[in-house]
Amino acid sequence: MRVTIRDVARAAGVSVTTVSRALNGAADVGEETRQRVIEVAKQLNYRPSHVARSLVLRKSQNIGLLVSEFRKGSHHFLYDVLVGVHDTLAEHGYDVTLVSTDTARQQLVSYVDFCRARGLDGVIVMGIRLDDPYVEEVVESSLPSVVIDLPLLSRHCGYVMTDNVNGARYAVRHLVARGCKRIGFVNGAAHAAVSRERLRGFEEAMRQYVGGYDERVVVYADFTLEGGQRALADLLRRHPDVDGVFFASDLMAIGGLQYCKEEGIRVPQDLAVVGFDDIDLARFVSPQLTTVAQPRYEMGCEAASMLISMLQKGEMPSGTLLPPQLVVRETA
Amino acid sequence: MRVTIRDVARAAGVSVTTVSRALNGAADVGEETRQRVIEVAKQLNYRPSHVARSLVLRKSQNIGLLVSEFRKGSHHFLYDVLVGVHDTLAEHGYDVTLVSTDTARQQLVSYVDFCRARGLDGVIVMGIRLDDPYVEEVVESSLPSVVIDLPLLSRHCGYVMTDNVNGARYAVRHLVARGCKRIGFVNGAAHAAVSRERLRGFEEAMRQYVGGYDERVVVYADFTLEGGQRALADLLRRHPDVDGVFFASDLMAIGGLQYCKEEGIRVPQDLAVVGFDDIDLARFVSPQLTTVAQPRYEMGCEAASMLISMLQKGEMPSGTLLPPQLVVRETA
DNA sequence: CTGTTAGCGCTTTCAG
DNA sequence: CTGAAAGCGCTAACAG
Repeated sequence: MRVTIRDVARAAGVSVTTVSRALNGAADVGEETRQRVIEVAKQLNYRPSHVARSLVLRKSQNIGLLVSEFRKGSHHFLYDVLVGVHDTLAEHGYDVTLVSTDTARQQLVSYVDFCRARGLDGVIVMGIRLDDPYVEEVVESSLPSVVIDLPLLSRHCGYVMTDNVNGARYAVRHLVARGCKRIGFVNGAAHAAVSRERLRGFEEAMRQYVGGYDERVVVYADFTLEGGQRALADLLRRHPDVDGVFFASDLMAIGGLQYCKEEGIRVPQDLAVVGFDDIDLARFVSPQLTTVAQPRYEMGCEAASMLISMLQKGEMPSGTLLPPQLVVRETA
Repeated sequence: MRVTIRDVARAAGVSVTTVSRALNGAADVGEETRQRVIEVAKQLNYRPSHVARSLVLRKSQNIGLLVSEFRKGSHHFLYDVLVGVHDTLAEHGYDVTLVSTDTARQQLVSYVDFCRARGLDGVIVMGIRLDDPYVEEVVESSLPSVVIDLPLLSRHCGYVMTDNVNGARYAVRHLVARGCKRIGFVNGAAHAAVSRERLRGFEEAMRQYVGGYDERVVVYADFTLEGGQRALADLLRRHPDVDGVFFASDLMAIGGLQYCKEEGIRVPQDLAVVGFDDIDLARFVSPQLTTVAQPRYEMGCEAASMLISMLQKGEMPSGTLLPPQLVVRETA
């Protein structure tokens, strides 16, 4: 920071207070003075120091983006959300600082302390699991936060998720409409909140559209391709009559597709497949994957908007569900 | 920030100066005093304010990650780099602030001013183009910076790239070894620095391995799938004898593959295809794409390391080339 | 309408 | 070895 507010004050022949007021649009400044100050500031290419301002105002206009599982190759879901968060926050004059839970953990500090030390005004949390010790902290802390994909609601903590229940319903309904008689479900990790909701949607839809829910056709995997592959093998071994499967993630569904290819199972003729997420890959695998799309970018935007409302208007946090959308391609 | 250095000082019965020294490992503090201070600080759960420290030290331990083209769906290259940058920086105690060129542009401020206002210690730039007006600023500014995928070198600006020349050479050599007689090249956007280098590699390799370079088999597209599709159609129309094609990006190569499928061209029998990047998709398209892999994560790490060396040891910036690697799959 | 005065929380001379 | 004092750049009472 070369040129400071004092330089401007000196050059304009006024006090620093006046410069501050003029530049920040305070009402009590003479119009001619204001113009002069603005002119001089521009001339000098003056940029107020965010750091100094943060110190005195006690807010930094800086939001933390806390990511667990922030690692190579995990972009399928994270990236678009991140862009949405960034875009919305930037639009409102906030900066975004990347924070990974690993970093905080390594330094053995609580995530709240970590954010407080940096003077972050709020946090958006993504990729965190139900059983993560940070969950409790996030909920109880008074640091304004919005969580993505985990229904945590408290005085200072809101959340944004896809409507997973309905997403799962759409999948089942579509499978039924296609004529599937016996529908299986490959769910994701049990400790993920989204898995519970997708299971609920699956169960409800089965009761409604098929007239009954049989938990034996539900099997669990870990959201990965290999997991999906194994899970499907397992499911079909135990229930060879299954003619339609709903996977709780596209990656798992693609794993399932690979299994089908190896085993000579024709998709969708022998087995109809529906995924969840609509990642890029979905359009490129063959046959193309029918799936339930999540509005990833919009989730990021929504999370950011909510946090901004909390920060600026003191609004209460809330739980927001965004609508998923069935994208019909070739596998079902 | 609730508890400040004064609280610690008071509780420990010493001055703030002493607390500061004790906590920062200064030599001239009595050992017992230091222990007491540390103990009290822990008791009070004291966290020094980064903001206050930044103000007085005139450095923020915060690095900007300047991204142009920071938008939905552009993750194929960016994400892993970003993770690499974050990991390395975090490891060395730096925070990462996301900055998109759009944001700066909207506010009509130069990128340097933008970073200075935020007190950023340095910047890592990615996704910027040769003809971007910011390029000049980056090179001339005294703000330490490292650019990814653009060879900009100056007193305060270094760069990290894949060795694109050799990457292209590997592709051509492989195509030749497979028996291709007439090799075409679908290059990326001309304003991208990487395109120039890949072209050079292509040219050199053709002269070396084939004994001649014919610029008529070089066609340009824009790195996108659709672009690659059109470019290949164009290339084959004009040169039906082409039996091997090197694409400057996987996305374009995949577009080319789609064109082949539509036209009934068998890959690799009728036409061998090699891409560049090794994005996730490469393994999933059918036939699987043979490609030149870029070490994306490592590029991010390397860029971060270079910046840290500049910042901490005052080292001169440099140009670093990272080795690409040919990944042979099914298309060539 | 404008300037003076006090800090925000921290580090750092400079004296003891 | 320790503390008092000054100040990083900015804003906000409080007086004029």
